[in-house]
Amino acid sequence: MVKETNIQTAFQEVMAASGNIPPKQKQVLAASLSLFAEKGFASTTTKEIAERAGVAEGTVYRRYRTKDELLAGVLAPFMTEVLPKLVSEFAEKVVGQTYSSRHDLVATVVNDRMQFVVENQSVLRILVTEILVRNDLRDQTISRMVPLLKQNLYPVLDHLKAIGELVDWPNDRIAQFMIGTMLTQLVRSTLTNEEVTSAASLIIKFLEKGLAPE
Amino acid sequence: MVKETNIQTAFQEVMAASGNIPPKQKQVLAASLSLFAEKGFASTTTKEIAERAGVAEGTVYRRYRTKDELLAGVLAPFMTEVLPKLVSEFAEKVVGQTYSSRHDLVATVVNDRMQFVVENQSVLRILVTEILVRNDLRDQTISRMVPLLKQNLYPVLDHLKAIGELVDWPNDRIAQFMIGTMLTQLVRSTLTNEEVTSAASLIIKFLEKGLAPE
DNA sequence: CGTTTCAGTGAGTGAACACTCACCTTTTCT
DNA sequence: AGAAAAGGTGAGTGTTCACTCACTGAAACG
Repeated sequence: MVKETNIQTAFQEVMAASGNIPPKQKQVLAASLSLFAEKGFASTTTKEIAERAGVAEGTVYRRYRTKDELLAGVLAPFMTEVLPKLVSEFAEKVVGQTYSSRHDLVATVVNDRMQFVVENQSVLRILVTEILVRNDLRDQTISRMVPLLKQNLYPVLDHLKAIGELVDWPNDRIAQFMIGTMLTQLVRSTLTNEEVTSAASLIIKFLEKGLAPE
Repeated sequence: MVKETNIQTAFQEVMAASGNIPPKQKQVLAASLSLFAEKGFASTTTKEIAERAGVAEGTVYRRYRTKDELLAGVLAPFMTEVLPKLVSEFAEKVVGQTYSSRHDLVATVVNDRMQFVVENQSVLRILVTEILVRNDLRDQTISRMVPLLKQNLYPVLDHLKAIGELVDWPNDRIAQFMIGTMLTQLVRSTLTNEEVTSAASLIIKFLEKGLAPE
């Protein structure tokens, strides 16, 4: 199994990059992350965050001066570190291979990136929930994601199309079907507490058939 | 185009069934619906609801005694009227036909039920957002949906499997792929303001290929 | 017409919230 | 060691929130 870029390691990297972050501040970020994921941003109080982090309420406000900044602080490492690596690591992995068949593409995406989805469930849940409700966050996420996909995923898709391994649909649709099918599994396992990985093989088959040339 | 069961007509039916509901109460429900969809339940205030409905704040509390009851009042017609009809109408439509090919199944589901998704976007958005955050609503929705699917959709799937028109996977997976692919389109059009219907034909092709027998 | 019933009103209320600040403790620097 | 800086504290503050209630106006009934 490959070393994965997840939110925990990303937090540490970001923390290291921006000087030493004291342990209580990390506890605040971790507590915010878990509470936002459980109850949503709006219905989490700063008092609850302080309690779960085991600090005083004033400590919550030392680094981030508002609750909104705290949300940004929770999402920032994910947006700046995790998301770009998510896409670029994948591209390297697929492009670097000598093969390049549709099956390899799909299997790599599903096995590898679903692992990522599982490891980052909490942040993804916050992101999805807040995107539905906050226009600024929605636009910001889109403007980060789209170029990443265009640079990293689309060339791979074009290559596979050229050698007749992939159906000739617009790249954004193909990406939509792949991402959507995986996110569906995230939603399902959130609802039913099912193991995500148990569904991987069927998801691979489904995508492989659905994206075969006509 | 078939007569669709959407949230507006459902509201009216529910209102008619439970006696005459005064116009200002309808305005309160409508204002709540739109505000919850826009900003989420937790960050909508009762003052805002009153303003958009053009009533005094006290009026908001005449029929529903708490804000939570108001949310339930908004979702109830959808859960009790719209959702059951969504599934059963579809089953009648497919089962009632003489054909029964995979293409007909998929085309019917996508064209017909996506129309439903579009018409009920607001409620669906509230439902999705709140399900991620409220365990009670999540369990309630699941316990309503699962039997509906089992009774209406699964027999159709079994039939198609028997005549070799559908891949032999568990019914819940097939349902997951169908529903998931359509909801993905809802999410996408929410993010990009794209017309939902413009994607229908590709979605049909994708599902038809992905769900073909191996 | 008097009485009852009900929808609607909006100023008011206690609780809970995000946020502050004067003070204390620990670490860092010389 | 002493001073300065930074981290941490929790009672306190002003505001906003969900919710209430005494009241008004209008319709329904005999």
